[in-house]
Amino acid sequence: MVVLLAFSRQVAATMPDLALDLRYLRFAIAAAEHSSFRQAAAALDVSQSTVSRRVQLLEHRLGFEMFRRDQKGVHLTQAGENFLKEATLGVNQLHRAIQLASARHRGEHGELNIGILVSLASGFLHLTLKQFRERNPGVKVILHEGAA
Amino acid sequence: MVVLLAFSRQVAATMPDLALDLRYLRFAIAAAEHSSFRQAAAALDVSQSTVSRRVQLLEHRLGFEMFRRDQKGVHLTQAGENFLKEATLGVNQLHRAIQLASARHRGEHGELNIGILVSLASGFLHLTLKQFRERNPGVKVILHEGAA
DNA sequence: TAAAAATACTCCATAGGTATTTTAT
DNA sequence: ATAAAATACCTATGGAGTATTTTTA
Repeated sequence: MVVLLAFSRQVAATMPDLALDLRYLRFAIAAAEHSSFRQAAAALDVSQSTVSRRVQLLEHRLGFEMFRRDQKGVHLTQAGENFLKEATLGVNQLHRAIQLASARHRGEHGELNIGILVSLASGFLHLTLKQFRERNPGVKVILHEGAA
Repeated sequence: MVVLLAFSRQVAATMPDLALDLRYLRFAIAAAEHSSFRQAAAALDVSQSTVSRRVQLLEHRLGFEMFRRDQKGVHLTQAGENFLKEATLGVNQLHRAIQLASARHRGEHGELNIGILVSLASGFLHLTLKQFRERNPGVKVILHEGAA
């Protein structure tokens, strides 16, 4: 068994084109936030049909209904909420990886974010991890600190 | 600031088609593991040119070189290694979200995995999180336990 | 009947394979 | 000369937009 501990920040604006490939998840997340395909589409600056079809495709591939539709808009099913919560972690982690890599390459800050993460890891959490490892020798712990 | 703690397991075989959209990252990961585009391509059952072009595209979008090429194959640059380590976390998290959602829907196990996660969360880590929240009131902690 | 989602149709961009070329030793 | 990556070319699949239809309260 592997336990991953990942520290993440809410990431902001400019994202490389690479991120576009995660659109279907972004669409679903936006739809959940807006409780509406139309409003999500407007917010994302795509057409309503695009959001509708992408979410349908996602549902089809996952094998269950993520949203309930009615004339007022949409809302998440329980299964949809469960899934989106987890998927969002992955999406955010990926975006952060991209953002950090770009920032590092440009030689820009990055130190600011990383500094915060490192201070967390080397403070309280560092101790708990040490203890955790000692008390759980059968568990491999991978701490991802966001700094080299 | 938001701190996310995610528990994850190494996921196995059957992945829905959805996962294909993360191919470029899988290609890069495989290339790093095999130190070769050719071998990675063989392992992934795609052509060599596909891996080569996808990695090039990824590098172009990220704005830096992930791999050094030579006549023996490829190897990660430091920047590439930094990025892939983080990106892999995100990819695994996403795959796990998909796998869990599918498993739950099919009513299959899922309880086994989840049971392990919950026992971790309600045991030692539960205490550390409680303490962490108390000592870091300005930090919002989202614990994702993998169970409803 | 009104507001929202779903669908039909079309166009274009991108992905992938095969075959070939380039590169470095 | 050899082993690997890069490229050129072609085809096919999938994505997005506009316009229209369906649904249900």
